[in-house]
Amino acid sequence: MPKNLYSDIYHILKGEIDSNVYPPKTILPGEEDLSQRFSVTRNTIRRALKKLQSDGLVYTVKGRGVVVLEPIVDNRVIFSAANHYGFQDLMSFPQNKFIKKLDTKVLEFKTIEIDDQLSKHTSFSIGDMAYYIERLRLVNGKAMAIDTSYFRQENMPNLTIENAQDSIYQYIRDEKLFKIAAARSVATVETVTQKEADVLALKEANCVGALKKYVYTDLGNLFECTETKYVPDHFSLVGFESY
Amino acid sequence: MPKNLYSDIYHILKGEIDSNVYPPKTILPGEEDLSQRFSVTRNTIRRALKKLQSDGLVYTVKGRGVVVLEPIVDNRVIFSAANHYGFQDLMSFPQNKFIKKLDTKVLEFKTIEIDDQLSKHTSFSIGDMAYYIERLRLVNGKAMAIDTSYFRQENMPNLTIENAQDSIYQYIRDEKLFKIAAARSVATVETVTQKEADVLALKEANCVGALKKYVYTDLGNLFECTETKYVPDHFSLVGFESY
DNA sequence: GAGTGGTCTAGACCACGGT
DNA sequence: CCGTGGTCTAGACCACTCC
Repeated sequence: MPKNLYSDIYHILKGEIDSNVYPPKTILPGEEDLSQRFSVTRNTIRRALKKLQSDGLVYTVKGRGVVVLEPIVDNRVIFSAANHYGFQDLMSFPQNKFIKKLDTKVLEFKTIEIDDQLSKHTSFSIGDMAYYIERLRLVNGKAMAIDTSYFRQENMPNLTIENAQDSIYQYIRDEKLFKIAAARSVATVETVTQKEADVLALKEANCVGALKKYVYTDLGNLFECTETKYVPDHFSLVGFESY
Repeated sequence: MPKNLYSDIYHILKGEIDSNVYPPKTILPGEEDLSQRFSVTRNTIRRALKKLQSDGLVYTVKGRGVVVLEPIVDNRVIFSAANHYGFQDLMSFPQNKFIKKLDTKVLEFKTIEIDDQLSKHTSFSIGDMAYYIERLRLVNGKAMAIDTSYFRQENMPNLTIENAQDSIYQYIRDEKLFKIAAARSVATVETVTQKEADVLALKEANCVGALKKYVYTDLGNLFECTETKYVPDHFSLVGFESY
């Protein structure tokens, strides 16, 4: 499905880096050269390079060129701050091939009214009606995370427990309710409650990784606030920054 | 220090969003309008908007416009995956105003040779010589993190314990050894060793947030591998993604 | 159909690194 | 000095949303 020049070029260059046409520490051909090779403007080449850079595959040094980085290896479940629509989508990451089975167990499903305290937690407005959903996430049959979610009811009036059991994001897409436009997240390490320790079968460990995610519709409405608590030692969150 | 048109415009628009000229959920003026207002091309406006978007202040919906997002509040020490040169720079974040004092205590400082096992951990080559440094980080007088670092000796032949005590990044800048070009990081939650629990005075908690950071020079060399372990409940890592 | 952002071209000048 | 990437302009066409 080639559609954009710059993303085609991005994929070609990425393939060439992966297959060692341009090994780590070498410098890519200059932007002018690449322009000629692909018969596009320097601007289009620059967009492709920008994308490679935001992937953490290369970075540029003014006056010298674009340098290829050595790859990093990590053997845990990879997720990044906000780049998946839902838990189900973890499996689609190529690094996460070892995930064979993802299950969800709905622990709680009810509608509630947002009060003062919940408003602080969720950033919803006081008086809003919301679904409150607790879900246990199982990877290859083992409890790996608990989600505590609030979904604003206004945006999805007829959500059922069956939808929560399957995939809420799938439901939103199927029903064409709205589009998801952006997500913000805050990751922390927190000490756990007894209930969480029991459900996640933590044994000695008494902390979890907490990822609080705020998701926005394409109208600028916050419609979801979910806090996911992950068991220790099995998840990693990757990042890249160039200066 | 206005230098780039697009970043000037970025700062102006950011200020206007902060001061509620454009409140949350409203739509910014179109790119064409902004072009005229600032007397620049649409391209330049687009770069400024892109920067606002990567800050998580705003996101765009094709065919509709640029939507202003509601702000998120969080009351912990904020750091983001790789966007600070060193621990010392945490203080310069506006959100971290409550940090009054940052201290470093060097626990260990020696040179070692990278063997097979260390090569796996650091991604350095076997046989490389490296500095091994352990540092305890104190925020407002309280132990908050331990750094375990490896620096490739080749890149900085004359590092002293005094440099480690102050700021290694400052030393690199002062001596003009090389430029730092990029960093990659992996964040996880890990169970701690007894030693770590003692040094960080963890009390009941037995886990930490671990951030493993790989830093590259402008020649494409990996020169630093640092693993920082943070005490629970006091740090948060923020992210933003738009779809 | 009018207006929005998304992509792309063909030029230009500048700041920086290496020679 | 020359070559690199960084910024910017002035135009063009397309896909999408909204009315």
